[in-house]
Amino acid sequence: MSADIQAPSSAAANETLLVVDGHSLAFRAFFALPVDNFSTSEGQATNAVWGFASMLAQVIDTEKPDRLGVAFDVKGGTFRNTMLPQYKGTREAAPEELLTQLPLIQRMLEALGVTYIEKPGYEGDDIIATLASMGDKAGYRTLVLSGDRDAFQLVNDNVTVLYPGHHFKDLKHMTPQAIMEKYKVTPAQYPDLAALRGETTDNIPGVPGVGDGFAAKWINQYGSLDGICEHADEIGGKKGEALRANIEQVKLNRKVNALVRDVELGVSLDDLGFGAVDIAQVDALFKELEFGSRTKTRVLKTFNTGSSGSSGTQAISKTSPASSASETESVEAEEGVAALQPPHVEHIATAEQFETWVGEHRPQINVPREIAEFKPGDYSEQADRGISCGTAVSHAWTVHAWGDVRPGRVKTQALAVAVAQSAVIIESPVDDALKQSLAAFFAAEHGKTIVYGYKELLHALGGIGLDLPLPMFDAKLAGYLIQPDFHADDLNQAVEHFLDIHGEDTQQPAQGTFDFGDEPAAADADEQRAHDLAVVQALTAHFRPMIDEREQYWLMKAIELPVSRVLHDMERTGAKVDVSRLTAMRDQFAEDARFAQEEAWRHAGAEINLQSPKQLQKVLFEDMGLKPTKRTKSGSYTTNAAALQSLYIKSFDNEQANGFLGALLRHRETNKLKQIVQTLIDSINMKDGRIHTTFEQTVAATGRLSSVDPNLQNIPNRNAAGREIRGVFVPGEGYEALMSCDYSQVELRIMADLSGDEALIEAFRSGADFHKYVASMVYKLPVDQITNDQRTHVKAMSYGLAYGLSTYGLAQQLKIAPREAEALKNRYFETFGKVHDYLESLVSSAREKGYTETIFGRRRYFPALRSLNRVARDAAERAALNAPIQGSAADIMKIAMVRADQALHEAGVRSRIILQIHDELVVEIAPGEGEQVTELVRNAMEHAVDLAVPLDVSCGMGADWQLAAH
DNA sequence: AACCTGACGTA
DNA sequence: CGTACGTCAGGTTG
Repeated sequence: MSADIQAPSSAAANETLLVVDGHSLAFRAFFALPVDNFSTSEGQATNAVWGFASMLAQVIDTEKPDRLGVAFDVKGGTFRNTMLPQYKGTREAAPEELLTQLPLIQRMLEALGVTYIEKPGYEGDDIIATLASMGDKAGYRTLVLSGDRDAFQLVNDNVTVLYPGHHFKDLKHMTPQAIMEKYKVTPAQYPDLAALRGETTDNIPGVPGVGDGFAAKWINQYGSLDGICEHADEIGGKKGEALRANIEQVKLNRKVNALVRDVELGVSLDDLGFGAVDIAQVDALFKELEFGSRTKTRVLKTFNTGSSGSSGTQAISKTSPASSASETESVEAEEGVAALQPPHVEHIATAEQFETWVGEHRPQINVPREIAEFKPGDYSEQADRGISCGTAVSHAWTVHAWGDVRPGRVKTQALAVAVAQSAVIIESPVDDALKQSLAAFFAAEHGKTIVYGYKELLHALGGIGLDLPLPMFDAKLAGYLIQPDFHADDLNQAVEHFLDIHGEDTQQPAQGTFDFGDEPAAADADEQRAHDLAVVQALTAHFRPMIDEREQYWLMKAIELPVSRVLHDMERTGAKVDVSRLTAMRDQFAEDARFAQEEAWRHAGAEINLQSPKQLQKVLFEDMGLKPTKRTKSGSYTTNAAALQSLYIKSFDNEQANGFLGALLRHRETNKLKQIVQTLIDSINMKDGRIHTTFEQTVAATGRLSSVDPNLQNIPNRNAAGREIRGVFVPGEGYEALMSCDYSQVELRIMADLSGDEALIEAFRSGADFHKYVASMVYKLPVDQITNDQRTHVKAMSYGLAYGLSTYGLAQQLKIAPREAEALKNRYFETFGKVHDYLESLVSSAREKGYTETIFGRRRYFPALRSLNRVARDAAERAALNAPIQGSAADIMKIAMVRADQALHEAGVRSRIILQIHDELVVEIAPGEGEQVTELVRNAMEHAVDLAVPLDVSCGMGADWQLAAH
């Protein structure tokens, strides 16, 4: 190795230079912290500013740099965009709420005496590269803080990239060794690897199917990207093919990801000292941002000491500055969050011990009566939807349980009750006296408990014969209301995501399963349980102000919690199936499928796997030479039913292909049905011959339920053969029929109500054939002159509205010309002008506020509405159009379920709800209750909510689900 | 073994 | 180039 000819320009031995990617850090901060907790009274978001300060302070405290520079991108394209127009298309889709914070971050840096640099035409990355090279040459130990992997090319013995992991705290020090270890290439080779792999976050495609592994393999084989290009022909297999097909893209990627290291910045490293804080400016800015004094003290502690380094100061702790929630408890709520404080736990086994503990720990402050004794049931406009549980949560009992909570196979392991810093754990089995004591306690303390997952808890408690009346707060439901498109699989994930606390190896078995095999040592188990309890408390403290601020407590207390209870009952009850009919169907479908398969094989001349799209593509488009129609998103030719159908029609002169396609289509259908039936058979509970699905209450982003294990919400219903499967769902022992009630056109009725469109409202009030009536209005013809086609077209248009259907899509569905579809749409909106305005307003208000809202205040956030990527933005617009409509329908059905369940209980009947399929309820009918129950359920559904139009419910009853259709 | 994709069932 | 889901089977990845 030759000596460096250029002598260091300044004596920088042992000094550290920290170069920060400002945008990357701001992004990170923005997405790490809930914007709702960090905004000023005027609505200016401050989460990114606060997070930026916190994170930067944290790095300064650990790394103690002597020089510091922050680089930013400048608005407007760079030379890279000219080469690659989609460059950073996804990344620049910064939400407005973040963009408005960038100037604030820069003002803060100025106030703190930190130099930041931006340069038109260049990216922050190039500035970083330049600064890093300068530091390297001058002999600094140079650190680059960036979440952009392109920075890895800068790494050498003097330059280390600090790359944030899942949690910002665990910054990875990317040294040459670390890069080598992770990617198996040198830092200098890294851009070659990145070019091959692509960068999804920057919207840069690489070679499909090639990841880090293969890219590294080739680089090591041929030395570099140039080497690979020269020998591209020698690389075999699918990946070789893919490489050759995309080689131009890769070369372009490589040009774009090369960082410029000699940007004329007009600053020298000597300008990058820091520590000259302008106190007055910091005061003014922090006051404006409504940051608390604690934040200011911590920030100043780090930055005031400046280049001299701070002696072991802590990073700013996670405290919310000026939470936008009411001031009564801003600190209290967050206190428990910074570090979990697991309660002290003791094991008890007798009623006496439990009662003693309760007596000693009964909270001093009582829960407001109207909350503790809240009873759902009033869903009228007059109901007080502004209720809140306030700070009462901190005085409530936490109830939690562990074990297998899958309906039909519940195995309860233990339960616990905690309050403040004390908890008791009770292992299963529970002694009778203690059980009674617990039952009395739960009954007496109804409405004063907090839980994580009421439905699951009911299963666990039910496993030992206990019940828990409606809790005050459910942290799992709260998390869902706060962020419905995030789904945590277990407590740990919830805590990591919402509280940004990463547990130190506090791994617990996945919820819902319970491993009898290797039970953890008792002490570990207790520690884990105490931790879980602390997590439930901390999440509750975290969510409660947010729920109150959004006025969503009523949603939780009056809708979600009662629905949890109904769902629990439905899951526990399950749906009875006729096993012999099921197996007979399976055998019949299997035979049909096998027959179709053999015929297909005969025509193909080979025993290919008909269930493999890949093999089908080869046979159809290569061997038989058929003309492919559409492509899949990954670029291969689709073999879906629509494509096969059109190929089938077009291939009448080709006997082989036609025969094959016909057989293939039949095989597809029958095999699918066989598979559905088999899945049902596999999920029958041996003990009661019933199927116990699990209804997921916190999965669907719009507020709908979903059904898993098995999914009973997608049992075929559209064609006769499939519909037969519904016939296997029958009443169980002691029941005589199944009844099904469903809403007609709920979503359209919601649109009529919310838009206030008189014409559409009139169409519903008329009580006539709705679609025909609408068609007569659209075409300005008497109802009796409307043709079937016209009705079908208008019906498709009506339904398409709520999905954001394009005229192109409409045309395709109706097999009409796009021009005709366009004309239909125009006529439709001429007739229903307010519907048009309403749909437009949905999207524009979502763009403004960042979220949509259902009738009952359920929110969904849509950051992608501000995306610069048209595809992403258009998709978000359609989703934002649909969310409040689908979501309001879901709210209405949930209310209907609670009302129906209540009505059935109050009437003292044995009939019970067993299934919900979005707009349909299935009820198992006890002998002689048919008529009465039908009216109860119909009434509950029809009057779930008062709209400007009536809610129409149609009901049917029969000896099985199919026969209950109407 | 864990993940992804294509296909397809429902509202 | 229509929203929201869950499941299976095949195929690839580590």
